[in-house]
Order: sequence, then C-alpha cells, then structure tokens
Amino acid sequence: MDHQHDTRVDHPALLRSSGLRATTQRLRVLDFLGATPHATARDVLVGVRAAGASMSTQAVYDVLHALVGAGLARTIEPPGSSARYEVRVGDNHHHLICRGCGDVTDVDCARGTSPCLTPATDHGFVVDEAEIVYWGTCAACARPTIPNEELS
Amino acid sequence: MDHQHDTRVDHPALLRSSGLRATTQRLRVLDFLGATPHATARDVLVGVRAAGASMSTQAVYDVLHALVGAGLARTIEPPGSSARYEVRVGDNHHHLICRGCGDVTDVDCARGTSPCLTPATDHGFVVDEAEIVYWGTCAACARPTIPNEELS
DNA sequence: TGGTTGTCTGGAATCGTTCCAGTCACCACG
DNA sequence: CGTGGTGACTGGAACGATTCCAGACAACCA
Repeated sequence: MDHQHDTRVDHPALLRSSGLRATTQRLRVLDFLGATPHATARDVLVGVRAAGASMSTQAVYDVLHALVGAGLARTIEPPGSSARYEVRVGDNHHHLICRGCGDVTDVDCARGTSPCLTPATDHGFVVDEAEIVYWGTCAACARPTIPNEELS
Repeated sequence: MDHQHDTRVDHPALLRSSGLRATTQRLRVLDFLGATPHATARDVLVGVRAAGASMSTQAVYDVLHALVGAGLARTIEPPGSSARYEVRVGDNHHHLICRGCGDVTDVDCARGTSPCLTPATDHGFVVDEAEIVYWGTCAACARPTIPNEELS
C-alpha cells in the first residue's frame, strides 16, 4: 500500500489544459483518486475530508462529473455498487471484480486498442469499445474462513 | 417485432422444478420477459399491468429477485440505467449497448464457455466469467438526424 | 379440506445521485 | 496588481430506483 502515486503529476496544469479551473476542491479529489483507484463518491468524500477539506457531497459529485466530462477520470459502475471513479484514462484496460467483496482491480488489455474485440454479429452497431469485466474470487475471499468466524 | 417467443415454455413447471411456487404474478412476469428482453423493473411493471395484472412495484421486484435467485433470469446493470432483466440464461452470451439510446442487444459468444477470456494477469483472482459489453452506436442512432430537428 | 408457509400488498424508508438559487473564488485582462 | 466575469461550490431539498416491514393472501401438499 505504500507506493508512489500520482503526487508528482502537475494537477493544476492538467486541469487548466483540459479547460477546467484548478480549484482547491478539484486538486484534493485528484490527489485522492490518484492514491485510491476505483473509489466511490462516498470514499472520495470521506477521503478529502480526512485530508482536511470541507466539501459537500454535491461538490464531490460536481468535481467528479467535471473530471469525467473533461476526460481526466472515468466511471465504473459495477453491479450492486455505487459508481466508482478512476483517473487511469486514455488506455484500454479492463477490470477484475471480486464476487465476494466487490474489490475492483485493473488489468491491462492483452489484445490492443479499442475495440479490442469484435462481436460475432454486430446487429447494425458500430462498435467502438469492448469492455471486459473478469468476474471471480479474489485472493482474500478465496482464503478459508477462520473457524471461529460466525456465518451470517 | 412479431416473432414467436417463449409463450410455449411451460412456465408453471419451470417454476416448480426450480423450487418456486407458480403464482399468477410470476407467470405474468415470465411471459413479459420472454417477450421483452432486457426490460427494466419499471418496464415489467407497466407491461404486466397493461396485460391486466394488478401488481405493486414491490411485487415486481420480489418476483424478479426470486427468478434471478432461482437462476431463471439474470440482471444486467448498464451504467446510467436502472437494472434490466432477461430470461436468457444458462449460456455464455454478451451484450451490445448503444451509447446513444441505451438499447441492449444480445450477442452470442464466439469463443466458448465461461470464462471465455482470461486476463493478462489475474492478480490472484480465480476468474469464472469474462463479461463483455460491446459499446457503440446502434443503427437507429447512427442515422443522420432529420434536418428540421433542433439540436439541444 | 385444511394447514403451512411462501409470496403479495401497501405504506414507508433508504440511499445514491441530482436539482437549484445564491455565494464564492479562479483567472484573464487591462 | 486589481477587478470583473463566470465557472464552481454551498447548503437545503428533491428524485428515483430499490428495499424494508408487518400483515394478508394464496399455492400447494398431506
């Protein structure tokens, strides 16, 4: 967990070059997302507040929407989970999602650029992306349960 | 749109063999889903009511959950859309989703059974399914707009 | 036929997300 | 550097999809 992350990115310049204002709130959110991939809006809210910012829920959503709209972030909406956000954009990567705990992990695309796959039949669609979600059980959930642990 | 659909399936027997009671409400929902793939809960509600049933929203959800739980239906949760339900289960098919109108279309898997793909790196996950969503523009949305139509 | 219990009813609640009018603060320009 | 324009945040409220809950109903089996 103690790895170098995007604190070296010039976030103010990044925002401005995307046509956005470099507000304090946006910088806080970008810092947080850089350190915490696949965070929910609530994760972001709690995280930026823990870092000393005073932001409302709405402001968090506003910031996230602005970032996504400018292509600096994107959303992942796993079934049964509130929306998650990541700043890894501009590449064609996919996700592993754990059926147990909901953990989301990036995985590089082994095939190439979008669309990395084409459907058997396109039904008249012009396909521009093939989004792949690998469902399974993560290492933590695959571990045997501790015998003393009660099943709910 | 005038095609034969699952009206010939013995829905009562299907339900009972899955350990569920063959209630009128469930039969209505199965009939509707057979005719209308990828329907939202609201679609189902409106649809079964149009067919003469008097059902509450909660009953619709209860029925859908029971069907999904018994493996007779499954959910699709496209981003930005409420949950959708389909009765095509037991095969490994994928979906085309239109970025414009949200239309969801089934597409057969060209690769085989689950998991039809494996990730470049599994990060410790035991992968059991690779879900593919082909994003693009459907034929209807790809048509040129009518010149008199105002852009909003 | 009657009893059991899964399922539906109908009102209410939850939660993630968005709306909205007013205030604030970034930043371009003089 | 100061200032005005306007994008962005505030704070209260609303919305919609979904779930909760206690009681009534109805499928089904003996």
